[in-house]
Amino acid sequence: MNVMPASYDMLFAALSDPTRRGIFEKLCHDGEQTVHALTAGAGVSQPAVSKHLAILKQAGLVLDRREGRETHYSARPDALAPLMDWTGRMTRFWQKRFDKLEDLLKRMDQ
Amino acid sequence: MNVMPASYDMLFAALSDPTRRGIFEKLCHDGEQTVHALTAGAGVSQPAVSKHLAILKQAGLVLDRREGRETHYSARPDALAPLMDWTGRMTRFWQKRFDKLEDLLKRMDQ
DNA sequence: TCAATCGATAACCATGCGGTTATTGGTTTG
DNA sequence: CAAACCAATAACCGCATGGTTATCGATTGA
Repeated sequence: MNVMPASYDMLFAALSDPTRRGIFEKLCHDGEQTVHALTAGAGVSQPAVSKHLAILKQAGLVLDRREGRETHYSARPDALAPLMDWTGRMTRFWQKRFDKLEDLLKRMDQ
Repeated sequence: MNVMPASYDMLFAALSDPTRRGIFEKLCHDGEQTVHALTAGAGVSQPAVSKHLAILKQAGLVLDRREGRETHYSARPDALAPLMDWTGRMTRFWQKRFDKLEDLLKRMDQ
């Protein structure tokens, strides 16, 4: 399957679960890993990890690569770009309104 | 109540719902508003909006100010800072590993 | 070939979540 | 004071979610 663009909903939701975020962090930090390796550090069962990985994949946050009987997963941190964009946009909106207010106060002061 | 620091879980979870994100976006864009005004654009009932606002407040994303019989809510976009930090950290981790790989390949090339 | 391993899926369960309507506590206003 | 209004809470409902164990298909190794 192709790399998915993923919606804000899916991105935020995928990262809102601590177990899932832990898996993604591990992948970012230590690079590609098998489901087995990820299960070791996850604190939940292997099927649970598989389900989490499926969700991360749907959100575009990880890639999978089949190799024999094992599946290797890797992080795709550029999938976080929309999240940074959105965050920046919100902050800018707010900043803009703040600037306007400052202007107004300055004009009133004169 | 004091301004809450809020965990990653709460931040991501609060923003994973489209209705809630819509409310927060409106507050960032248009500034302080009453529950009534927010309800108008939200597409859900007033109690639903109140519940969403409570969740945003718990995540530290909004502030409320009581004035007579109406409550005014406003965005607190600096609450997004941890989110940006986390995102940046993940990207840096990944970049670091990538750089190491590049180094290795360069050394092997000589 | 047979046993073991890997990872995904199925089936199930408890809990949480987003929505609703009804109600309540305060606050204005007529 | 009574009526209207605002926002929060209560009580409920359906469904999604995160977890489990059991199983299955595929692959590897003895």
